[in-house]
Amino acid sequence: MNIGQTARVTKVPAKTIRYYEKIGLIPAPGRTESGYRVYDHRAIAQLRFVRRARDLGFSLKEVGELLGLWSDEEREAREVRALAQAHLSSVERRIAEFEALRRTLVHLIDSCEGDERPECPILEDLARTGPPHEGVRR
Amino acid sequence: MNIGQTARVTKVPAKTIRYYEKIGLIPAPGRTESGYRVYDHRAIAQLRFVRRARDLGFSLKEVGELLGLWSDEEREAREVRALAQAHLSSVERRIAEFEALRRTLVHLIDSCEGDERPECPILEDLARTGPPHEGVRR
DNA sequence: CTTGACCTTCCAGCGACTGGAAGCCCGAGG
DNA sequence: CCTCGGGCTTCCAGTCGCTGGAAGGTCAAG
Repeated sequence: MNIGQTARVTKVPAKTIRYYEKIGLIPAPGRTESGYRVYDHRAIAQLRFVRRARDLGFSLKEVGELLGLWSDEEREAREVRALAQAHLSSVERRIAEFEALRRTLVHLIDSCEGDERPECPILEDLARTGPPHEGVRR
Repeated sequence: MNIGQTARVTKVPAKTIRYYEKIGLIPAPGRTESGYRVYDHRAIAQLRFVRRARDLGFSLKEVGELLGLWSDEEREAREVRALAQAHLSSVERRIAEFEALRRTLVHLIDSCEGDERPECPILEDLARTGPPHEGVRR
């Protein structure tokens, strides 16, 4: 499997595969005479694993940890669960923040109904000096 | 008002204020003899506006557009609302994605109850070759 | 006069890619 | 055999929104 085919089957872009290799997330694969990367079943499974974990929102650092646990003979369910649990908490926090943000936006939009008014409550609200209703801090 | 005081009242870090100036989001302020930046009421109101819009999750590009509308004499409520509406849609899309992700994570964690099992369903699921349940694509 | 907090500039790096340039390689068609 | 298009290689730069740090100038209090 060269990198293009691998990219197709794993749905990880070739550029990204090379990037993962460069940062040491995945091991460097074998090469052909002419220098092409060659991926085996194990490498492909690993890339699929990475792709899926990324889809679930794990950071590359977390993916690295998961990969370690995954390939570790003595892997501990506890550790994996702890990682997933921590991730779930942060996802739930983000959902709550987005919900608050959504409410604020809906409120703003509702208060700006008339199309032709020269003053828009959204801008006025944005310009307020007081504390914001609710928002997302990144 | 020098940059430090301005940072305190607007809650935008001094570093970030300089950055906003550098990328042209806000106009360059006046300077003292010795080169210190000096911010007036208008500049402070603008920074508060930016801060609030950022809190609401608008990108710097969007904030720039909003700032333009805000300072525009002929500002149109319609445009502002359209921007907010577009932003709301993307927020709602993200909420839906996160909800799906949350369900998947909860499911994975639930299926990994026993503490001492050597095989963790989370890792097995991550390694699956089939299509992912649901996920966040960024 | 010294201290220490503040200000200035510039450069570098984060995460997670992504785009592009320059150049080699491979298989198919003429 | 030659050419052509696509795929592969490397490396560098840019994205977004900051943030940290170094090196140095300024200001007000003690």
